[in-house]
Amino acid sequence: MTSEKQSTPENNILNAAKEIFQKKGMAAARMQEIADEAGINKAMLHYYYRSKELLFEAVFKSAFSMIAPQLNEIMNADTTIFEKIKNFSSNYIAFVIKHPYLPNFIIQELNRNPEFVKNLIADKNFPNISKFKQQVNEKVAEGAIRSITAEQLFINIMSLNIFPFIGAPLLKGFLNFDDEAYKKLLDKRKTEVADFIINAIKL
Amino acid sequence: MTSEKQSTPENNILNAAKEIFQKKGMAAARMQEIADEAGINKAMLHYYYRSKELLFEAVFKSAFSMIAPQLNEIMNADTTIFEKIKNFSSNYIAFVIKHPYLPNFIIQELNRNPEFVKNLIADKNFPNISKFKQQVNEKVAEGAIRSITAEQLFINIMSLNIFPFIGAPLLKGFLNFDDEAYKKLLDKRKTEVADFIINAIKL
DNA sequence: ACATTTGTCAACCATTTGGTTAAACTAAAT
DNA sequence: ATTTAGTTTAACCAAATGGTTGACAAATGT
Repeated sequence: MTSEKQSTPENNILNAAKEIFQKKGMAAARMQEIADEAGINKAMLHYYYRSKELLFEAVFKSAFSMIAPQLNEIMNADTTIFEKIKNFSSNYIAFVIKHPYLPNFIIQELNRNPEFVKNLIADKNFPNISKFKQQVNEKVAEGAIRSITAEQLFINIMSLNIFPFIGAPLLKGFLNFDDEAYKKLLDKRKTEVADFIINAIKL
Repeated sequence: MTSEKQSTPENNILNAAKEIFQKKGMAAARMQEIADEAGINKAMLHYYYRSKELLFEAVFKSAFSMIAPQLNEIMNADTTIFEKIKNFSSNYIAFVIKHPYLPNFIIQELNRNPEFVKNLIADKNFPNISKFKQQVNEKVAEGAIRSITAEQLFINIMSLNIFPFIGAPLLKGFLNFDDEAYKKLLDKRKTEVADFIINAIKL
């Protein structure tokens, strides 16, 4: 309710810019297109955000800040590894179904400019997986789960959750699925991914 | 030996274009930069490949044809599911370590233009996973592996193998790994990924 | 009421970019 | 030696693009 984003010009522009940048990427996005989307003059963009580069940075940081805290919260919660895997998978997939361009946008632009990640790490909310790492190491030492490094497990969790969205066009082609069928398949993954991972490490 | 690519002007241009397009993407790539990379005049690009669009298509198809047959061959081989998973994981990871920009390039451009995948499907060598599907369904029916649809398993295999490359900048950041450490981790995945998947479905 | 700041716009500008052209060079064929 | 076909280049062009300007309106403060 009160947490609704206000409709200031800055916000209006930012939302329009998100739309265009996330759909097309930095290089292919046009300032005129963003202005049209926002329903304002092109000069306004420069009035509020000096340059395309700065507008892009604002969009990128805003996008990243939508994902990072979620990851952080779940990974540092006071829950078991299995619960973390379940929570992350269902939350993340539900979230991305609503924001389908987000993961590809972030991955794509980080590949374009890998040093940009340093910029993000400085941020307070940058995800920290030390608690998760510690938990995994403990459970492995106890013999409660199969031997695996926390890093490999973490990569597996991220891969299984994120790639089906980023690789959607390719996977749809391979599987010969239309949009509708693929969407159903993704929805099932909210629980299937966690089951798969847990089966892989459970003894 | 005799299979070495000839050094025709077309080939020279194509290699230069691959380099630039794969690093920067269609929109950010500049014809002048490709010409410089190829050590020729910009007009030559248009002489041999009429337009940027056509040059890009040539690069894309060439890139895709480097990956597709591999997938096809392994998935339709006369081997067990477990062997297919092992072969694909080790082969694919070894291959992509040598061509790090390839998967991201393909994924990115297919997201930019999803209809393009139809173009690829028409090709004879487009991957066909029907044999793999049939094998999985049989094994599940026999009770030899855990219940899972072939499609979900296929997506899991692809995700675990491809995403660590595409998401490298992000994952390096999350894990706080430098290039060297991350490379070692990827190398270990040549076997670890298959083990993980097999553990997940084995009964 | 007046002045000052802030917001908005159409027109404009400099540069970049994909693409073209016409002339020059090369090497084999006649 | 001359023709012919293919190859290469510098110079050029029109369109697109990020960004600026100066005039004007709408708030805002005094």
